Amino acid sequence: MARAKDLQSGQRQLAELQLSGDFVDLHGFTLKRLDHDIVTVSRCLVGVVPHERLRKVTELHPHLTRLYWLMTNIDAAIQREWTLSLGRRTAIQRVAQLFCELRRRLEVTGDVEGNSYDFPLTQTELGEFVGLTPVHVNRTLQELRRRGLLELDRRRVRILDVGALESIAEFDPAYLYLERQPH
Amino acid sequence: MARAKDLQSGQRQLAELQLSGDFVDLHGFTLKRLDHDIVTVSRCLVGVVPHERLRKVTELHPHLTRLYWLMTNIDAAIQREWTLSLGRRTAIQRVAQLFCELRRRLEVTGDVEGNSYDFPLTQTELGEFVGLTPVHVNRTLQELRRRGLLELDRRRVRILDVGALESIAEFDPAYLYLERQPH
DNA sequence: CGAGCGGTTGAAACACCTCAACATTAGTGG
DNA sequence: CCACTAATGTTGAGGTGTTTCAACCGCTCG
Repeated sequence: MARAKDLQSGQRQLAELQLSGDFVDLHGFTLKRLDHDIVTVSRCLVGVVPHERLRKVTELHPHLTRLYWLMTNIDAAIQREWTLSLGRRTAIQRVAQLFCELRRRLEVTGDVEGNSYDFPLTQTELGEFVGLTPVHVNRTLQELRRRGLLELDRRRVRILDVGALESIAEFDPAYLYLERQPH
Repeated sequence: MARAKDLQSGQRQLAELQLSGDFVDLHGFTLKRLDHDIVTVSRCLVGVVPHERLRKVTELHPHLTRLYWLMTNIDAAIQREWTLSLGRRTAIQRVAQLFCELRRRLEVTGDVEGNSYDFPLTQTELGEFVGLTPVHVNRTLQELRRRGLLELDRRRVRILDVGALESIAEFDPAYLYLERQPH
């Protein structure tokens, strides 16, 4: 799933892909009303937690509360890295960054097999994420293929050269806080 | 103050200006280590709260904990709006958006006088924020002046036509959650 | 009074966009 | 299983917004 915001002009920006296992709408608990949409970009199975139960958690389990709070703050950190990407990285760096990030995050749940994982977005959706037109996404992917860095076909990516890909993205996984993920 | 992230290539992206009264580093409490820098862009007076005291708050005051949690989530919402800006808005829309946002946020603390407020950033810093070069920031500001929308001189802005400025930015203050700010 | 920083300007380059056509794949009904 | 259709991916040519580089101006501060 992904967070989405629209401009009146019809343009859409996707932000922060949510992977299986993620607690998607913890934000809504404190905010009550959401400032953005949550959209699916693949088939999803969703669990629902009533806010009342979360409120009880905050009353009874301070430690768990801090953990949930941490999770929303990690979400914010991921979002912040995307601010950097959109503000400063070139097209090819942004796409590279995305695939590097996903590899690390999917690894945690065992959804990566030999640097290959499912990637259900169309090129148009990928463009809405990295702030590019579908046409330019297409050309950027071709360039990554041409350089022998990755393959993307039938909704599945394979990263052929992780080191090189992370290098062109200037990828630094610190912002993912994987070392303190509840695992 | 502002949050800042660097690329190895030396490029810097500023994210989310922090105004007087904001609790700047609530993120650090749960994250322990920060993924970004906090920089000053004006003279600042900073209060320090030991994490241990915050931990006690979470043990003893669930309501206050939820309020602090809410504050970090509003930070995240503001950040998300900037993701939209950087991904989809043009140069002139981004700059307009920033000045509209600041007007609303500064209003809360009474720091706006007749649509005029202090704006301590240089054009270069403004560029690091909106993802533009100093040169283009300069030209964009000239365009806003030419259209009679705002004046910016000696570290002070005056918005001459709030409606028009909000309109070109496609500004929607919903993401600021002003109606539930602790005030 | 000089030095340095911030702001301004012009010209040329470049990354990405737009538009429009075509190719390929996936999905649907007969 | 095939035929048809719609969605997705690919390509080319030309346009545009923003960047780059380099120069110059005007404050402010020491």
